[in-house]
Amino acid sequence: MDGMARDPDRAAGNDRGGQPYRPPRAATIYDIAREAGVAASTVSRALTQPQRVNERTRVHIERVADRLGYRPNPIARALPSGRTHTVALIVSDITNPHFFGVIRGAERQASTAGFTLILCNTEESADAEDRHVERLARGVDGFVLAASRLPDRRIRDLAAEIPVTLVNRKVGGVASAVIDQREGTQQIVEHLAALGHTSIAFLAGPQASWMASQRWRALSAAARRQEVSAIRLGPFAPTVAGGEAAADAALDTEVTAVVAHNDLLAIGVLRRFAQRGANVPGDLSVVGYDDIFGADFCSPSLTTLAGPLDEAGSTAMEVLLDLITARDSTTPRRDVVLPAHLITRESTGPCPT
Amino acid sequence: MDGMARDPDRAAGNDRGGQPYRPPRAATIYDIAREAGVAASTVSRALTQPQRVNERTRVHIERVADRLGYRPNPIARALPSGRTHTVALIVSDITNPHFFGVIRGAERQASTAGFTLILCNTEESADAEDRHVERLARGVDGFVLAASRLPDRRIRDLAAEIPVTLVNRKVGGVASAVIDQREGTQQIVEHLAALGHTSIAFLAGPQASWMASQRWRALSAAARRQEVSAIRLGPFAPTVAGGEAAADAALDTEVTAVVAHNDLLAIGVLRRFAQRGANVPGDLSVVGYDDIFGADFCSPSLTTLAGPLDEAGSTAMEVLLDLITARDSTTPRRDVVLPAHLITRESTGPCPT
DNA sequence: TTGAAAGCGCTAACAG
DNA sequence: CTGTTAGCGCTTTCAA
Repeated sequence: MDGMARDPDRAAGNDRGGQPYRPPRAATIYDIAREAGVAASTVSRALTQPQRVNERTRVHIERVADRLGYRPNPIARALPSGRTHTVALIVSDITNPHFFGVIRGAERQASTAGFTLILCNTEESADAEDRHVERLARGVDGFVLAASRLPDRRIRDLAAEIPVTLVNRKVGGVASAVIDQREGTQQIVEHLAALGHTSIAFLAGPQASWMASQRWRALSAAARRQEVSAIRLGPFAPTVAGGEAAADAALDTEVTAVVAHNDLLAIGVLRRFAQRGANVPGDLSVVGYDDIFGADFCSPSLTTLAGPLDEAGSTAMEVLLDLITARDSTTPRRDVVLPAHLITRESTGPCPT
Repeated sequence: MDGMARDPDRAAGNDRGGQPYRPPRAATIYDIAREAGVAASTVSRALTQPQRVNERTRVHIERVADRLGYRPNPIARALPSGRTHTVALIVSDITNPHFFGVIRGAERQASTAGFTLILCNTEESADAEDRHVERLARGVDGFVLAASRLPDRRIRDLAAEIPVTLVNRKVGGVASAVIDQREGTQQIVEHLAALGHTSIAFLAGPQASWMASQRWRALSAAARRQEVSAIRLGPFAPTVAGGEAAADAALDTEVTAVVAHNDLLAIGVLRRFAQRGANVPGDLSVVGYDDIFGADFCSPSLTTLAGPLDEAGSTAMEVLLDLITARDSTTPRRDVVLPAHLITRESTGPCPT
């Protein structure tokens, strides 16, 4: 009847070290069983598979559970079943408004399904990402990796042992929800070309960012089609602060329009241009990606490629939960592609003559 | 040798339902023990209290563990110890940039201490908050409640059974990190008074928000001292969208300055004023709270009371971890108050004559 | 429909 | 320094 946890209060984590109020150790199904005069297994059943238990005993047990203030212990529940009802969302930078939509969408979906969300920040470091994944691997039912910086191989290996879905990243064989960049970037270039621009610069994001390379690829392809010249500058930190260097680099060239890796960078560029007396859109046009919070009220307001970030987050989570739930059946892998659309605001205008 | 989990692969959650690659079931300390020719308890010790084991066996065990790709199961680890090394951060609205700093600060602190962070969104609902707390109570080592909407009593009860710290909320007997509103709000009023304003309106936030009432209280007290009149309008939703109603309400009065519950609301007000042709700061001055992302680049840029949100988050987490770690010893409760400071920008100007 | 019993993976007394 | 053993709280066979 004992072993290591001699003091039940201590075991239950109720030690208040001197506090007056000491609640009794949390009730377990055994307490309920004793109190209700049934076996623990019956309590367990009554609480998790009500239909497999006599109506009257069920009611009785529920009443006792209530009276005792019973709360199931998710840890104990997870051990035998191997199911934690917990999923982790890994983002490269919580600070980046880009992820807010993703986080919100994922959180809502998880919460609706009764799953708990663990949020991890990797600060743009593949190493930190790896450590987080490693540490959580056995404590969660699956991962949503948003804009992962992990190498393809690592992601594939991980996906082989635990459900994984990707947001805005594609790796062969792993389910994903990505916002289409090709079509949208094409719209950006067409918009710029229609305004008369013939020479644009892409202000690149982090080297390890899949998105960054997608965007550049799409941009240069579209530029070729539209017969405008496109150069690539960077990489730059995808932050407002990073905009300074990016703007300076752009001003050293002859381009009349810049397309920034994301809105954060674009906003930083806007600010730096203002500082250096470059008029937007008079002298230069600026385009961003994501339509983050603030893109509509910065000055000038930002032309940007808006993607359904919320939906990307919730879709990725939905697919993940499918994977988790229908693990044994052969669920077909799902690759969801969501459309982006250009929002034109004040930061783009006719090419100066 | 069996029971419920007949198929080891299934138990380990490795069932790939038709996928070619089927990794062996995850290694346990028993696998290591067998392989290394020692007892499981020795493996456990070698891995968690290296100094309590012979150097050579330790090395040997580590090598075997490595070879087997062993990863400790945090769930199994948590069950006997009652410690999950997991803490929950509950915020009322993930979408609100106000919390970004808090989230980031808390995340960093937790992560540094080797704790996992669970993030929950309550969508401004005390009910949802209650449910989250209820569900997590036995699965985490403690809670950080940011801008909690829970009634005092509930918070106190919770704190009596599990470590809790509060961000920007104070409840007798519960540790907290709050950003001082009194002194800062005084600065706002002085600033406005110095500009000649004599009649200001406070655009209130949610009824249940402790912050909202603190700010109003501080504001009306400061106004009295400065001999300016202050009225309270609202409550309004603390969002950009909420700014519309707030702005309209303000325009129905004779005030020449408005102080909004937070920057989100202030930005919404700015936008609405622009729509309705009210010039800021020519006709009206606008002040916000928090200095959120965007407050410096909206147009006009926003005068606002900046608080160290990051620090509030990290401090609350730090205190929580102290509470968790030093549970048994009588750690004195800590109430940390952090200073705010006014950042004056373009949205405030002289009172129109 | 219910009870008895085993076991999830790990930790920590306790004895040697 | 190491092995034996019990037990964390719950779920799930299996038998009654």
